[in-house]
Amino acid sequence: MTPSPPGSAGIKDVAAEAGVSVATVSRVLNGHPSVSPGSRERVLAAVEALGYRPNAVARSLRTHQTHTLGLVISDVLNPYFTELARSVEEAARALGYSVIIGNADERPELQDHHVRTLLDRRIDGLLVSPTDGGSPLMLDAVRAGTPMVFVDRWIPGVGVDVPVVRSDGRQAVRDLVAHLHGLGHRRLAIIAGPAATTTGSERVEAFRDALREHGTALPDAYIGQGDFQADSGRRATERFLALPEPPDVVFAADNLMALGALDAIRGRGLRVPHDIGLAAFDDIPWFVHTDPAVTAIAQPTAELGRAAVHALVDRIEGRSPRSVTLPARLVVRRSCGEDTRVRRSSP
Amino acid sequence: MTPSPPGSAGIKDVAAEAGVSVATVSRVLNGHPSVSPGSRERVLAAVEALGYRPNAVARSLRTHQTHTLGLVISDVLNPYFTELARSVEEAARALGYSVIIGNADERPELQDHHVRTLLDRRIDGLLVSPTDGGSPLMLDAVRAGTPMVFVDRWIPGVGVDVPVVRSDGRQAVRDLVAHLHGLGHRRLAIIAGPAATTTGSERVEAFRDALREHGTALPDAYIGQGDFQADSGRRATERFLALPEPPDVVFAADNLMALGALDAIRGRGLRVPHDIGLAAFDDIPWFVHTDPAVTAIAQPTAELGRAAVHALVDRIEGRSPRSVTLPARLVVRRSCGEDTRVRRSSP
DNA sequence: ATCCTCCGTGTAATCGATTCCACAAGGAGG
DNA sequence: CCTCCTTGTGGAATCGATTACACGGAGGAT
Repeated sequence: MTPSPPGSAGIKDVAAEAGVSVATVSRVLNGHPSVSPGSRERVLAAVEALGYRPNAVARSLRTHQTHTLGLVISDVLNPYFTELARSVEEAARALGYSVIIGNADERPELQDHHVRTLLDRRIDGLLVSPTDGGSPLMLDAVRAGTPMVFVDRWIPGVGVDVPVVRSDGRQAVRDLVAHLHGLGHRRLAIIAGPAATTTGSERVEAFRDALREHGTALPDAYIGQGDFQADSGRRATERFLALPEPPDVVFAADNLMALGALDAIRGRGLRVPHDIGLAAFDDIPWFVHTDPAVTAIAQPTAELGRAAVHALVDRIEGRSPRSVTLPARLVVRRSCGEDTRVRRSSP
Repeated sequence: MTPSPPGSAGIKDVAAEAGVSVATVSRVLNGHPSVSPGSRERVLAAVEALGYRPNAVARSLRTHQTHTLGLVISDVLNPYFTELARSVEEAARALGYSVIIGNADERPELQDHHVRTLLDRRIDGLLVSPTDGGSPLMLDAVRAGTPMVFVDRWIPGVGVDVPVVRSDGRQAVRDLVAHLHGLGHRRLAIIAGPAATTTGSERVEAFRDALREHGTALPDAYIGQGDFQADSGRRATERFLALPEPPDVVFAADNLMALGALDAIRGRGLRVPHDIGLAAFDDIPWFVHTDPAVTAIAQPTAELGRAAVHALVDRIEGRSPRSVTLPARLVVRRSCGEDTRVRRSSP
């Protein structure tokens, strides 16, 4: 016998079926102690018989909790964020939360749209990887006490109320520059992300600092302005290649811009790494199979997602989580030139 | 002057501030005709002053509408589904709906978990790309009248209540086989998806039929059983390569298994297409840059997402949408061997 | 001048749960 | 035997909106 129309029965129907009051049904469903074994059993039987499922909307209205987290990311099409989203959802599910993902497409107004929508839905907390320096809307939300955690990127000056979960690439960038120097490359260029994002500016800074340690400067002509999208990587690279003295190596601040750079290099009929080297921030499975395999800086993406969820849930449940910073690491492949001592370093 | 604590004011506060009743506030907010210009103005001013935002939870409880669509996909990490999700969200947003994505990871029990959660939240409709032949839960939901649309994959025998939005790859597969034959390849193998999924079995059928048209058979040894994940593609390919008579070309039924196949081929120290050819179902930007560029069958992914949303919203709003089938097309690159007449066919 | 429409508005019921409070029954202790 | 406490239960308020219904007043028709 199929339980009659599932989703249609309400708590009142269950109460009637079980011969108890709605209060008792609610107590059974929420595991309250003071319910007699007899009632509990009859309620459970009624629930089963009617195929009853509590209405989460009504429950949320009453309890002021949705058991839902909002995740606003800058670009779902970027495999890095996809992986982040996946680990966030996984960690959240383990803690009994659902996740609603908002894709900002690197557009501040779309980001605001999602934040507003999520706030309207009274999500319990918000995980954000901001596309910009901080919209008034988001700052208001923080001030109003919305539990929030920044992940990957953050907004400076928001204060301790918003922990930041991110990875630090300084050392990995330093390793990269040392690797490039070791291969004899001196003219190193970077395709930066938007200056309004922390990852956009930090990576350039780290790169510049690492170069300085090697006594090299980073000329303006070797800084391409990108927006974390493939197209911008393509354009920046074309500009580099048109220079009287093109760089030996191009370092893209994210994987999509590296894809664009590859496009541009290929379009020119040049070969990597013979004619020009390429490296990228953010490692993805495909980098192993590009022509040639791309040297990249890998973030502990899944761990970041997990840490972010734990921090956020801590905040929601009244604790005061601290920021988390995990190290990124260099993965050397062949796109910057063959290391003469070893064949390849990655499996 | 910042509007005081946003998110904290309720409709009653607005009513008090504007000197009207909550009914009038609600009418203004919902654009009802019978409100005097004076009241409307004062309500709007009060809303602005208090930074009032209606509580979507309460609204949903009353109206029985959440203006939310559920999207349950088989694997977010698969770029095909990511793009699908993106276009779904975009189309839904344009129609005033939000989307909650559930990632099933190709696991039926996880798929059920998400369907259940989404149903509990009383989403207005469900977009599903089933990982299996159909769970009782989903069938019950359909029977109970939940508006549902299948996208990409579907469950046979559910009936006209559930339109299917998908792409038909038969002709593209035929084109692929013709292309391979033209290049002199005769021993063609396929890495199939799970038989429980329609895309898993259809693609094998289409391949087999196309081979038959060329007078070739598809021996069992040349059918690898995969699960749409990279690892399974790797294993299936290793098995092919260990055969006394390995295939000339391996056709992977999705892009992740193609990635795995690439791994396996590379692990053996073989070269594509010289030693063995590779083709894939589903095209992704990275295929242009792999070594070599991968010949693939491209689906009109974004259009599929859009069509699916429109079909679902049609159902939600009481109309009776029909199923949609869009053609996929072959994109020839270099992974199956150089075409002697033209250099490359894709930009 | 009287009656009948509209029009704008407010009061109160409602959506489906949770939970405070009151209360009845039963056992323990005096 | 009477009180007090514990335990299980139900009635009713509540969350924050939407909306059916009633009602008072202005204006038009007769």
